[in-house]
Amino acid sequence: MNTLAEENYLKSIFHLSDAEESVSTNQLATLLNTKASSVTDMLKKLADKALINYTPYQGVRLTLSGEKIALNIIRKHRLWEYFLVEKLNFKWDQVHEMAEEMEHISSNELINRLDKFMGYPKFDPHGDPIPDINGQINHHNLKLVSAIEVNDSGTISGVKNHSPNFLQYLEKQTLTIGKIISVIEIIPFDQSMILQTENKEVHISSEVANNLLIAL
Amino acid sequence: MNTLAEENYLKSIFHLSDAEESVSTNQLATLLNTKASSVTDMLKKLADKALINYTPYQGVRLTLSGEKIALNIIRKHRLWEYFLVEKLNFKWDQVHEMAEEMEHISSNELINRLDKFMGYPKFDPHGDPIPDINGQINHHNLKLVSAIEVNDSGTISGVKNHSPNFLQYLEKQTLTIGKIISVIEIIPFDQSMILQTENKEVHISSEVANNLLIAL
DNA sequence: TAAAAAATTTAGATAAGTCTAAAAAATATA
DNA sequence: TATATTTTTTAGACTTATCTAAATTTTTTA
Repeated sequence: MNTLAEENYLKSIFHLSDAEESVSTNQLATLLNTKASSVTDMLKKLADKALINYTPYQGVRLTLSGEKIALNIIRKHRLWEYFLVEKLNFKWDQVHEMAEEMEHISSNELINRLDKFMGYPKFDPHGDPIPDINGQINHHNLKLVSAIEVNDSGTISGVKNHSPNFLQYLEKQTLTIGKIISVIEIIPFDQSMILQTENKEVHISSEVANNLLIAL
Repeated sequence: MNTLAEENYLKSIFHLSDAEESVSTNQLATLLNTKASSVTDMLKKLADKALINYTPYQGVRLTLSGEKIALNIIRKHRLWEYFLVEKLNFKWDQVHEMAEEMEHISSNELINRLDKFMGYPKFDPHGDPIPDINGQINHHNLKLVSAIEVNDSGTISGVKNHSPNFLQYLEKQTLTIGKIISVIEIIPFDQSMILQTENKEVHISSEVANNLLIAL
């Protein structure tokens, strides 16, 4: 088994990974709130365990087994978030920190039974897909609200920013997962947008539009 | 907040404490599967934090604040065990190790909501009382089966030994929590007992009788 | 393309929690 | 009650994960 610190590094590398680029030491240091030198130390350790491919000065990528572990941690995180919101009635802005602890509970049998208990949910309370028991992720095709046009409409299906502040703001504007919105007007000056949602109009800044995901 | 190691020491001190005697270094070392010297180090640390009263060579007792923390950890442990058995359908011999991890999830709001979600259970799957939000424990008055007489009867309400082996044995003999039994015969030679349970007779050794608790 | 800036790694240190071996204190025993 | 035994503590070391400061490599820029 891996230590808590190792698990957190693997998860962070996964989140920072994209198709082309490898993940840099500094990116990890920033995300993990630690120093670059600490990251270097841990990268050597993870490379020794064959969980990452690491070339000094060239950044890292997860190996297949590293990715499998990362996906399992993310699966646990998102299932626990779903549990906290759907069963214990927490709000979507309250669950992240708790799930950060719960994702490290080791038993897979436990998480699979929890999954079954909740009816195999596909998305967590923020709209993020929950990897299944094999690490498969149900990617749905979402667009940033900032990238759609006047008169387009769709269903709010995710957020890019997970900060409690942002989530609380969305809640107040009733811009929550599942709500149907359409774009009434885009203000050219600042790219802010006026949206129709339920029976009212909401005016959102371009920063908000840039962090809100919609399914057309 | 306290570290995981500190929490485990507090919990162990609580479990080893009784009214008169203070808890010795060696008792703790045995229970925690560690060395006496490690225990001494930790006792100094806990004493510095005013969680225990510690006099070198004289053993330890929990202070009020140490006891409060220990009771909260035990509350979490037993509520999670209840959850695992009642909601996720684990058997009573499977849940201890998982709960050992889950008891360290820090949020009290979480555990209080879990308590409510499950309807404020009073006892865990092994019959142990669950401390309430204020650390109050509902002690019920149980007797060891080894301490009762022929023709006495009562309800199985707890176990002194929590090992999976013992729990699985009890399960196989249908000697589980809530079952009504009565003593048919006590064999003088080895103090083994013949019990009536449901519609069959079960012959148990004195070791078993010594670890099974009954409410008369 | 050489110098400057930025990113990364190395070296050496620290804190938490553990260990072994030796010393000291408490308890048991003859 | 002196000695042997057991228990506990102390001293010094190790591991994990972190840090600061210095050195090295890569990237940018003039």
